Amino acid sequence: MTPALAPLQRSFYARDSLVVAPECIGKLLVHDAPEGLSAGRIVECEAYRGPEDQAAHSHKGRRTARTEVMFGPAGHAYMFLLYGSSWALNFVTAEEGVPQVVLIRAVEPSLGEPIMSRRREIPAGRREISNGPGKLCQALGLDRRFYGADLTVGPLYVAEDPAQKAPPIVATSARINIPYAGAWVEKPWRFYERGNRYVSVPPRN
DNA sequence: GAATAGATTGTCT
DNA sequence: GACAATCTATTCT
Repeated sequence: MTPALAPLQRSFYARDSLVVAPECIGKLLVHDAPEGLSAGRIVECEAYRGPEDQAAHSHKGRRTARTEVMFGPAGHAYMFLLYGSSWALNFVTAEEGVPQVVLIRAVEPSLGEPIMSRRREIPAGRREISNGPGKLCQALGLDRRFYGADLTVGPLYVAEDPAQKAPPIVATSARINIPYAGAWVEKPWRFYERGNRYVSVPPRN
């Protein structure tokens, strides 16, 4: 049976990324693709805060063809290519003109796991299916075609998880793989669900 | 499980 | 021409 899934509205995204990011944990990231519907619970994400944040592509208000969508209204997808072969998904947040985003780093397969397994070409049930920014994009079939996609109308969107019983336990840590970001490296702007095995880099306690 | 190295391509200088 | 918000295979323990 397919639960009712409704895209979150733009008001969810149109706030500071430090507010939006922790609230993303436990939500469903849904892709209603031609080959079938697939969705994952968001278990890890990071906030990037525009001009002041040296780790952000929009640092110092940098505005190019690639970063352009970050300057637009919230609730759109910012896709970018990493290291030649991996795509990463971000949600544009904050008000128009403020280039903030939330990077989705990991999801836990929820619906359509067989479809994800096929796209990744690895067996279902393994954490490698979606425990990283590039991996989850491949699992959900996301690439540059979704650059600038409107998350409030689909086919790519975020929804409340109808199966969720209790709020997830959200923990924070420093962000991953941004050694060039100076003082911003230490900011506890990564958010993840404590204990979830799909979190990409489990911190030691 | 942890550490290491090599791959690979769009974007910007 | 250099770099990058990573992934994968390989080689240890």
